[in-house]
This record gives sequence, C-alpha cells and structure tokens, in this order.
Amino acid sequence: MILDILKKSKLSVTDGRKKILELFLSSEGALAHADIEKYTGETFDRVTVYRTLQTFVEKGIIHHIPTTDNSILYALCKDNCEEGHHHDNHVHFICDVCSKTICLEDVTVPQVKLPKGFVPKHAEMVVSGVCDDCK
Amino acid sequence: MILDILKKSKLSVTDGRKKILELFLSSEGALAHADIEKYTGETFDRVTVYRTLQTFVEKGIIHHIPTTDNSILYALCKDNCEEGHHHDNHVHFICDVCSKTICLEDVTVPQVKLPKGFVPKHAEMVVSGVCDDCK
DNA sequence: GTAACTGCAAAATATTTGCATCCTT
DNA sequence: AAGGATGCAAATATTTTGCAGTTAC
Repeated sequence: MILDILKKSKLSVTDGRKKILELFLSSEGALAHADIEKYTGETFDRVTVYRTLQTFVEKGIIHHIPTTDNSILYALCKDNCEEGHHHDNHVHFICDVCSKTICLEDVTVPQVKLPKGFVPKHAEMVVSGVCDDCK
Repeated sequence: MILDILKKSKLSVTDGRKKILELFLSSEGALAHADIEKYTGETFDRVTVYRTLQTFVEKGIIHHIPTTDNSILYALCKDNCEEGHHHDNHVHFICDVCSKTICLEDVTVPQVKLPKGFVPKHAEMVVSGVCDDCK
C-alpha cells in the first residue's frame, strides 16, 4: 500500500516517506505539521518533514485543508487525486472539543450558484462543531 | 462609519485602528496580514498590526477566512456578527489569476447533511477559480 | 487621572536555503 | 555510478511577550 503510493508517484522509497505515509494511513483525520513532527520524533530532521510534505502535496498524495484558525492541516488524497489536480471533494469537519479534523468522505461539497462572471474550479467546505466521539 | 464600528465594540478610537478599518472598508475582498502592513507602511509598528487584528477578531469586527494555501486572510464581518459569534455565512471566492479573495455576500453557505452524531455549529466554504475581472 | 493603546526590543517559533553526505535505483 | 533525499547549519520570516512611554476618554 505504502509502496504502491510512492511508486505511483515515482518517488524513491525512503524511511522518512514511509513513516510519514504510515501515519497518514493510520489516522482517520487530518494532521498538522506539529502532529507529524511529534510522530516522527527524533528520527528525522524537521527540515525533512517540511520537504516530504511539500513533495507529497506536489505529487497529489496529500492536500491542504483550509482552517479558520491559522493552522495548516494535511490530509490524504483519495485515488482520484492526480498530480496537480486535487479532487478531494468531501467536507471536512473540525471538532471544537477534541479539535480533531475528520474527513467526511461520504459528504460531498455541494455546488453553489455563483454571481455572473465567476468560474469555479474547486470548492472546499469546512464544518465545525461537535464530533461523534465528543457529543 | 468607522467611528460607529469602534464605538459599538467599545474600543478606543486610535489612528491605527482607523487606518486599518479604512482599508477593510475600501477593499472589496479579503486581506492578508501582508496587505495590511503594506498599506499602513511605516506609519505603525508591525506589532500594532498584529494586536489590532487580534482585537478586531475578538470583537467580531473582522473574521478569518479559511484558505487552502497556508496564508491567513481577514475580512470584515457583517452586522450580524457579534462578539465571539461569527455569522458570516457567505461563500468566499479566491481567484487563481489575480489571487484576490472576494466575499460573495449573496451566496450563502449551503447546509449539508452530516453523518449521525455530528453536530454542526459553523460552516465555511471557499471556492476558487477565475473571477469576473480576470475572465 | 486612569485605563487602554502603542512602540521598541527581544524572545520564541516557524519556514527556507545551501551544501556536503548518504541512500535508492 | 547518478540522481535524488537527507542532515546540519544558518539565514529568513513570522508571531508573541514585556515593559515603558503615550494617548484616548
């Protein structure tokens, strides 16, 4: 699984990339840079984490999730994400209690009617509230 | 107008606050911290800008807009924003060409049906593409 | 006059870059 | 062997904090 993803993107298989992918695959929600660093611990350099995440975004393996506070979150792209094109059109949920971000795979972002002249390419939707675990 | 906003929030009327509010009122879209600093120029300290924006967010005068890249954008709240409660339920549009962010006041964020157990409190939606000016 | 706001300096964080070395293919 | 990936050091950039001086009310 992990190897497939890397090979599909023509990336060398390295320990750092495997470890970070492993974390994404095992976590249901989105991850902040800090989460990833905490997980990789002393194993890898902070810089490597930056570069790995950047590479993954470029290759369409992960994508940014918009947040209202000023943090950056990353989440795995689904299969239909191709390099340069992110089609992760599901809604993201941020829990106010546990502050986890969860991908609601089954909830697709609805289409909205834009004013004249606006051409939509991509839409993101983030809902916050209380998640199933915290209610 | 500017004075009304500040007084309504029980904030002292200072040059810095007036200048920053002036910018928000005269710009149609959302502003990044950098935009605001560029506008205020040497007039005010960088720290004052940080503190002013923070105060405005707390008082419900402006709000954060989620972005997919890792920048922070601010936009004016509408009248129905109260302290601590932001009800700016309109869609935001980011133009891929001019990279301006525009508040689509007339497009409200649609309701979505969430999985069982999830309680929504707030929803944000960001659409990107090409805006009316750039098409 | 008093509380609130600002500027300055500095600390704490976060992010990026260059280069030499090591690892994957 | 060659190109890509990593670690380290250091340069940048961003954000926060403390405190003293100034301003609004």
